[in-house]
Amino acid sequence: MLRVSKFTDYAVVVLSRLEAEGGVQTAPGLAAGTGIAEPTVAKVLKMLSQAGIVEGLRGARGGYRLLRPLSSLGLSEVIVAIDGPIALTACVDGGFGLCEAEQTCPVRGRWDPVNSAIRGALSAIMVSEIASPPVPRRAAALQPVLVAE
Amino acid sequence: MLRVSKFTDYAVVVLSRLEAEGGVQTAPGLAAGTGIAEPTVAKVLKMLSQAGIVEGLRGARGGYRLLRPLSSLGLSEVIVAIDGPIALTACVDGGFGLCEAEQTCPVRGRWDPVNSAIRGALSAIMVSEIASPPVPRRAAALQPVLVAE
DNA sequence: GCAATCCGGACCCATTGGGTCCCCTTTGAA
DNA sequence: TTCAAAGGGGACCCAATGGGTCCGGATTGC
Repeated sequence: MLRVSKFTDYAVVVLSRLEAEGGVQTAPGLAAGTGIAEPTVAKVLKMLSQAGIVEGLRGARGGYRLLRPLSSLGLSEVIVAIDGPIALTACVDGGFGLCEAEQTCPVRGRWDPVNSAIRGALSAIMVSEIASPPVPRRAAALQPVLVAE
Repeated sequence: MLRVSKFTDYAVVVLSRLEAEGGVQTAPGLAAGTGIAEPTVAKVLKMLSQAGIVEGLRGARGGYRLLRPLSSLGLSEVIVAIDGPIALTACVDGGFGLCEAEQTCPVRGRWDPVNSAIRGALSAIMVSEIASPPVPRRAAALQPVLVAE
């Protein structure tokens, strides 16, 4: 279905909120502000901090802080941070030995141009283009995620 | 993970085989030729025929026939035929009432540019660019499917 | 009339995404 | 010095659904 995990969507919502509020925000605070369950928000923030998109500040008065403005943050970076590498097929970028039918598989490695195309399309889109506009409101649970035509 | 279902991959393999052989091919024949389980091949062909990509001929001496050369068949058509509409998020293209938090969801409908971008990228790629090159060999079972960076 | 073949649906199972909970570590403030 | 607030990391469970199989019915050439 060419779907993106809900977490990616959550990440955009959380990042949007983070930028709208500015400064350091706590996970519970962001959860309350977005309507997303707190443990889920914490999970998303953890992944984003590991990817270097936000910074986690520990201890009392801690929280999370944006490291880059959303206008310079490519959507593909968020997707990679949350969902892992963008790869439409398993046999991608030299995945030798993974396909048990290497010899006979006629499409082996041929999805690369597709992956490149999608990568390019996603890299060109900044998170700020998707995140909530000037008027930051409260967010809530979202549904699944796909790419449709 | 931004993955595409295995069926889409199978479809490309089957279509490739169909064009390589030319004329009318039976589902069992294509299954044998590709190494994919016969019921699975039948399922894929059924979906492709519903989408108008191939034509099913019933009765004895029946089989499936390509309606268009792969060089003019966009990859997005195959994906739509197999996996359904390309939509990264549930709240897409006016999915009113689906999101229980319409009022408060800050990213509602904002994934549209992303969907458009991906649609465009996929439409520009023809199946013939992915399908096996001049040298058609036997195909076999494939693994999952993703889009990576 | 028989056999080959597509058509359509129902059905089942394994994978995994989505979500929750718990405990440890860190650190500012009283 | 102590305590509480907050992040860090992992284990765990449940449900959705993709992947695959099987069956009976309809159609058509021999």
